[in-house]
Amino acid sequence: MPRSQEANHAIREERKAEILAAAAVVFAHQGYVGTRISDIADAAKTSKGLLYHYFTSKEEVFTALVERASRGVLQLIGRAIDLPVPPVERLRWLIEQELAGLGDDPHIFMVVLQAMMSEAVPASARRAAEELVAGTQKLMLQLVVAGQAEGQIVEGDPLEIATLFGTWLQGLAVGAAMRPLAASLPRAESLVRLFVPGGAR
Amino acid sequence: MPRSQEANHAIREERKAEILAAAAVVFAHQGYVGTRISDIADAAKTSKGLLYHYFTSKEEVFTALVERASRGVLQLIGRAIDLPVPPVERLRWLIEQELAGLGDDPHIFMVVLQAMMSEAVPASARRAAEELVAGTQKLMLQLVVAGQAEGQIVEGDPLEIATLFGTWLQGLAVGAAMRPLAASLPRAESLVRLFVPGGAR
Amino acid sequence: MPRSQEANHAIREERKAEILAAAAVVFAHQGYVGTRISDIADAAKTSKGLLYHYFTSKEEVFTALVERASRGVLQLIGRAIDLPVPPVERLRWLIEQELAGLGDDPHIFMVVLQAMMSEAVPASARRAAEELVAGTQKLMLQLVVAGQAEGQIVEGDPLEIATLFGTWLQGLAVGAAMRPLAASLPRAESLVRLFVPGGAR
Amino acid sequence: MPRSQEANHAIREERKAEILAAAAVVFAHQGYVGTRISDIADAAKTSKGLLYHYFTSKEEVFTALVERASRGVLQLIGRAIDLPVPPVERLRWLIEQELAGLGDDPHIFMVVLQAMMSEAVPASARRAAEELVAGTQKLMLQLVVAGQAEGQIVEGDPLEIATLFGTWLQGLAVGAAMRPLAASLPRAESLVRLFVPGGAR
DNA sequence: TATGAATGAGGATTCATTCAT
DNA sequence: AATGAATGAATCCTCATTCAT
Repeated sequence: MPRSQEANHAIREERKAEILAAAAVVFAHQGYVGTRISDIADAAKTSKGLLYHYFTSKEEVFTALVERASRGVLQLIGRAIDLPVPPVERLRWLIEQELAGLGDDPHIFMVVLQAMMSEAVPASARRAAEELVAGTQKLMLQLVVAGQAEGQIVEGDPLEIATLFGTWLQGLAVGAAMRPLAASLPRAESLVRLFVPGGAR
Repeated sequence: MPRSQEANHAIREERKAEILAAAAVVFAHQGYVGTRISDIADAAKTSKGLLYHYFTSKEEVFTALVERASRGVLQLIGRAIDLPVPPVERLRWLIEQELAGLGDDPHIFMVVLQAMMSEAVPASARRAAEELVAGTQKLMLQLVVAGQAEGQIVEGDPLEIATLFGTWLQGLAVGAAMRPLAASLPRAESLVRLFVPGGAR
Repeated sequence: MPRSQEANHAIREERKAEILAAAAVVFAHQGYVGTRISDIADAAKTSKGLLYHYFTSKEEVFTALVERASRGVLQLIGRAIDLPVPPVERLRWLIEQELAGLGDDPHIFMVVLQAMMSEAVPASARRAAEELVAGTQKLMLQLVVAGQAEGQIVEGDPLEIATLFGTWLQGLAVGAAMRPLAASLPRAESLVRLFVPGGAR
Repeated sequence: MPRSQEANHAIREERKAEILAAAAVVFAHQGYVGTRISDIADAAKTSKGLLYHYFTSKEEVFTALVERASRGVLQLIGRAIDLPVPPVERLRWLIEQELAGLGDDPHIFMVVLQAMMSEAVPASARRAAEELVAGTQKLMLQLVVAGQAEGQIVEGDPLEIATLFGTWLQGLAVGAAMRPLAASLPRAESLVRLFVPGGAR
């Protein structure tokens, strides 16, 4: 008797999730080109064959990770913007969420970073990463402008301030990739201070 | 005949430098694993065969780049420390130099970044990158402690502040990899402000 | 209970026949090596797993097809020889039957052709095909010799004439593979004429 | 000192020809899918790597063979048509040439046959084979019509007669693939007789 | 009987490196 | 010094076959 449809579906989804989780770790450490399919399969405790049962190629695995991350971050920023609290609180919440994400799963950040930085990744992944960058900038800009309007965020070119924030986050991701994580993550407060008037003293 | 020997040696070094410069660009864009020897040879307008007259392997080319960069940065920081000016001025000078370097040749930064971030690079390159990180931290620490002693640098754990600075630089390198550089490089002043008491206002 | 046993057996045979019919089409189009077990399963509207309940391997499926065809053709020629009519009428009947078979199911011919032509098929299938070739030649020879004895078939080396016939049939099978069949099948009469004295005018 | 341009070019062309010749034999015996790149490399006494130095893929090797053969046959028929002799002599010459070609190198015919018959070959090869079929038919038609006009070729639908000829040739190619060749090739005369009025007696 | 998840051996392709010229 | 032909180990991907359900 065959397995039921739902049982199969459940197995599929579970396996795909396992493979993606394992892939994120390996890609983060070894890069897209430097990662062998067998590395992923080993990390996910499956076989190469099964991996290809669920994904059509290494490209697809990588792209799936980047797209997932991209969607997640853009949603997060979207939610921050809609938060019914003062701008600076939205910023604080956003930073807290991002730092938490970085702490929970630093690998996915590294994967996105590669998609942004390297030409040796699937074109589809690059595209997803570019959308993320563009989207982030646009949403962050809104946040900064709103904050400045209420005098809660330092003055200056909003674009520059938004970029500043992005740069910092990228640096953090890199740092996180190199060190035992917990140790190097700053408190959200340290970052917030950089953006509120008179914050650093 | 010694003349010719020297001349030969000079030519040889010049050629190696050309190859390294070309390699930095390609490695920066495609990563260590994603770069073919033939890519480097093409970029340097030589043949694969000739490249192997100058370097024994792809590993050696990559490692040479990282070591050269590492030596350069450590020297720079060393010079900053020895500068006969107040601590904050040393910091400012250092930041200016680093930003200038980033602007002049962003590729070498990218290469170092990879050596720090990826496990899929030659062990010798990783070692060089780790020395750079450790050395930077140590020297920066001296600078911060001296600055704090004179009240010119914000209070707080010196290690944290030094790390903050490193993080920023890494983020900048990443940003530089993604964007036309000029646009995204901040003025040195913006960075300095973050470290001097009451800087951000 | 024997009833059920028989019923089961009948169902089984029916299912096997369905699978073989589907397999013939796919093998004909894509060749032995180029056909996946899953292609056959899809064409037969079953699952790979079930297919393996009926056949132990891809080899077995292919060989079964060739053996079945081989048996069929040899029987056909045998019946032609035993036909109580003049030799040329036996030849005509045989050609009509073969052309009809080619029209009804061109795929099995293609499969046999592959078994004869390619080394990349199971040895058992090659053997069956070779038996078919040898058997056909032997039986055709009898037919030709008998026809010549009665002056109803053109003179000349009987072996050459028998081979001529075989060659033609192979060419037809190839042609059938390439074109909408009906268009390219000649009338039996056209072939017969080639073998009776004064046939082509 | 590097090899001279011409020397390199000569080496290239020679190697390519060797590889193609070897590939024709292997493809003929094992089919496109059934042939491993290493089979070709072994037969050509080179390495897999070198093969990929000259051809980008297995597809390209196969297609090169089919295109070359296609061009050759179409030229041959073209020359037959332009021959300043009576139609039947042109036909005889053509048949002699084709049989000679089949005798000299039967493998290339088999390769073309596969390109025509199988769906499991590169699309580019199929296209070349289709052009060959269409071109042959067109040119043969001219020949037959001219021959009929002078009463030197049997009456009847010219298309049918042209097809008949093609079918025969295909059958011969198949036969040639299966047997020691010399033995099974008919004399040109035997084929010509089939097409001239009163030929078979 | 029926399904499709799971495995791994096999085959196409790439590329660092060597070497004859 | 200079070139690119030549090699083969390493890696992606496919698919026959097995097996739990």
